[in-house]
Amino acid sequence: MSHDKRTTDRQTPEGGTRVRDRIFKTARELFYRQGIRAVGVDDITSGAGTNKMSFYRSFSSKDELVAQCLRAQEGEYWTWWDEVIAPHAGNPRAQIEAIFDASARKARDVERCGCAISNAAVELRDDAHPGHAVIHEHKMEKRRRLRELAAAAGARDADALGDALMLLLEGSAATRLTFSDCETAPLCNALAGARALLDAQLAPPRAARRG
Amino acid sequence: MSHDKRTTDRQTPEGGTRVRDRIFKTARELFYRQGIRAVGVDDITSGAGTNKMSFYRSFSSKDELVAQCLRAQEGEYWTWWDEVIAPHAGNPRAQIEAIFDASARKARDVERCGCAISNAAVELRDDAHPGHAVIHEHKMEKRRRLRELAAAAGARDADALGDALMLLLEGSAATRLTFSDCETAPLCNALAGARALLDAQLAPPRAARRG
DNA sequence: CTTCGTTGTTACCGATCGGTAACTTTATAT
DNA sequence: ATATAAAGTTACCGATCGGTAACAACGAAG
Repeated sequence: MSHDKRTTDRQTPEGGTRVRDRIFKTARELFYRQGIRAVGVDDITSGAGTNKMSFYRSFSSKDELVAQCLRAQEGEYWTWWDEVIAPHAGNPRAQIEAIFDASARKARDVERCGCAISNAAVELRDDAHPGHAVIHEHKMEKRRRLRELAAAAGARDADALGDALMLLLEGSAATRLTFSDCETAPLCNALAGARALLDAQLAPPRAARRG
Repeated sequence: MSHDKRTTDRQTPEGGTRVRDRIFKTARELFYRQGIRAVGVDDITSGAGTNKMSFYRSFSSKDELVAQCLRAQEGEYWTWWDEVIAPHAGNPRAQIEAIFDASARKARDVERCGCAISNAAVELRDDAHPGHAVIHEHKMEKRRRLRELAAAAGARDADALGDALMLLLEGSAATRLTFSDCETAPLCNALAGARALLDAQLAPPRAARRG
């Protein structure tokens, strides 16, 4: 029995020279830089050096491509997350600070456009969109992880701390679109804010540690 | 010159139940709920109970309407802001907390979709869009006001505190789209986070005064 | 060579998009 | 009554959208 053409478990001898992968990579780039609704399939295929028919041989619809892009984004994000916190295993506070530090460093890249998934949440308001579930699940997981780290760090109110940290991170991504000069952007103070929140929740109640 | 005119309907060139105002109001609602790019001028005009021609008699283009909606949104936002902080004049810390409190209360409304201007920043990536300047100016002003309040409150690092507060607020708006149940959303902990940040920056370095 | 799967090419579809022309209707002001 | 301005109506434009049909060219594997 033959396998489904659309799901390409087929292996190419030398990585991503396949049309599908070129389309996928181009789509993720264009969606991220210009927005999902601003990019048509013709833009994607011409950007990938192919044509529309080859697009629909690999993807059943644009919406499905968008959903797959979001899934890929989520996977890469958690990979990045795990790599960032790995060096500080056993030290939850250091892990949290590492996330903020790496996040700020990542935002330093030119033409950074915030969080692809948060941006998608703005553009894809219809619950029926196949990407909607990915967005929801990703943000829930991000919240869960931050609360978990806050608890592991010994926060007095782990849920509140985790949520506040999440707001700082999400706010950093959201403001990145408007404050293009990341050297002076508000997100430069996200790490300091996170440290202050950590201090407040981890220090003994009557002494304030500053750092 | 003035006869008995039935009090209202159509007289003032500015304001009233004119078609232009109905279109404007409908457009702001639809843009906010469904997104700017997701709403066409036909959706707006039919929602306003009129037709496309009347639209283009009042607005030169959809982009221009969008820009005017954003300008109106900005104006109303600062009006709201000033009203919220007015009762706490002379107490910058209370003013900041009032902003967070009122913001969370506002987000409690059903079908709230975050910040219209932040959402527009995601959808309108082209710098040439007439709404782009409004977005940029609004976020700059928001940052300036928060830093100003932080300074007035006596923060050790007013810019850092103002920025961190801004990230909390922007994060609250951004996450509002995904966490639809606002009773358990992360933004419920924004005020607590803001208070912790205020404590850290306003309290004497060796004592903690808030719980 | 002959399959067979992959890709390129061209042309096309219906729907929707933002935007306009021309005319009719309606209400008001004088 | 009549002039005038606002608004409704219908039809249309070119462009673009997501998506499809049919066929030709290509490369690898049997």
